[in-house]
Amino acid sequence: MELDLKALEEIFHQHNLKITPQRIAIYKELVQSREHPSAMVIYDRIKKIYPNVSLDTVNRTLLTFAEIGLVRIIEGRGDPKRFDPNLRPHHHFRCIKCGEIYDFYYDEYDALSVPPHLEKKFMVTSKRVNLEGICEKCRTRRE
Amino acid sequence: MELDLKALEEIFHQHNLKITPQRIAIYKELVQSREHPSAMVIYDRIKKIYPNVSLDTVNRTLLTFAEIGLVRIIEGRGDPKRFDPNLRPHHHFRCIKCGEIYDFYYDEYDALSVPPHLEKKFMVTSKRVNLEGICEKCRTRRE
DNA sequence: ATGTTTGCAAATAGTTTGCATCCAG
DNA sequence: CTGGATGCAAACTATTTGCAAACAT
Repeated sequence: MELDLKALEEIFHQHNLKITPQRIAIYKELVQSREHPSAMVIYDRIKKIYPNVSLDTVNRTLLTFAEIGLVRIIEGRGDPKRFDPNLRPHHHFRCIKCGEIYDFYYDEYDALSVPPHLEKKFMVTSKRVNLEGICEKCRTRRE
Repeated sequence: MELDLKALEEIFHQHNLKITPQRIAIYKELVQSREHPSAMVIYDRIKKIYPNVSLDTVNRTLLTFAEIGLVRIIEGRGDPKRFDPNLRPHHHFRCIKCGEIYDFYYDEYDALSVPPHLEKKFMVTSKRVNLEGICEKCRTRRE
C-alpha cells in the first residue's frame, strides 16, 4: 500500500522532483502515522529528528505530494488539511466526537456504479463513501 | 426540501434562537443559492440588501445553523467552509476543475448498508457518497 | 554549475473572540 | 426590560508567498 524508498525515489524522478531528506522524512512520517495527520502534526514530529525543517516545507511538500497523486487531501469540514498516503481504494469513517478518521475497505463500496442519470453529464474519476458516527473509543469512554 | 418562513421560525423557537432579520436573510440566501456557497459568498450577496450585516454574523449564523442541524457543512478539502441547506438525503459530485458541487439523489446510495465488520465498532449516523470528476461545463469548455 | 528546494519572515485568507451596543421577546 | 444577537476591531489559525541561501543532480 505505501511505497518503499526505492519506489518513492522512482516517483520523484518521474515528476522531476529532487530527492531531499525533507521529502523522504515527510513521506515516511505520514505513512507511519495512522491518523491522517495535518501538516502541523507531521511538522511537530519531524522537528525532533530534523530540528531545522520548516513548517512551510512540510506544507509545500504535502501539497506537492497531493499534486502528483502520492497522497490525498482528506475530505473534511475545513480547518487543518489532513493527508492520507493510502492509495488503495478505501473509505473513511469519521468520529464526530474525537475527529479521528478510520480507513476501511469494503468491496461493495468500491463496486458502486455511477448513477445512470449522471453518466452523460459527469465524468467520474473517484468514488468515496464517507461514514460518520461515534467510534468505539468515544462510545465506551463514558457518556 | 427547504423550509418556508413559518417552519423556519418554528425551528428557531425550538432552539431558543431569536428571529432576527439577519438570520432570515442568511437562510433565504443560502437556500436560493444552488452552489453551496461559503460564508463570504453569502455575505457579499446579502450586503446589497442589508448593507450593514457583518461577515462575522454570517459566519456565526451559519455555524449556529449547522449546530442545530438546519444546514450541513460540506465535506471538502479545507479552505472556505461551504454550506448546504438541503436536508434530504443526497450525495455530492464535485468537479475537480471548477470546484462546483452538484447535489444528486440516488436510492441505491441511500440504501447502502454499513460494512458488517464495522457494525460492532462504530455507530454510524451518516452515510454519504462523494463522487469526483469533470462536470459537463468544464468538459465542453475546451481542453 | 544551475535550477530546484529550502528556511525565514512577512503576507494573506478564513475564522473566531471580546466587548459595547442593540433589539427581539 | 433583559438576555441574547449583532457589528466592529483585534486576535488567531492555517496556509501561501517572496526571496536569498543551500543543496541535489
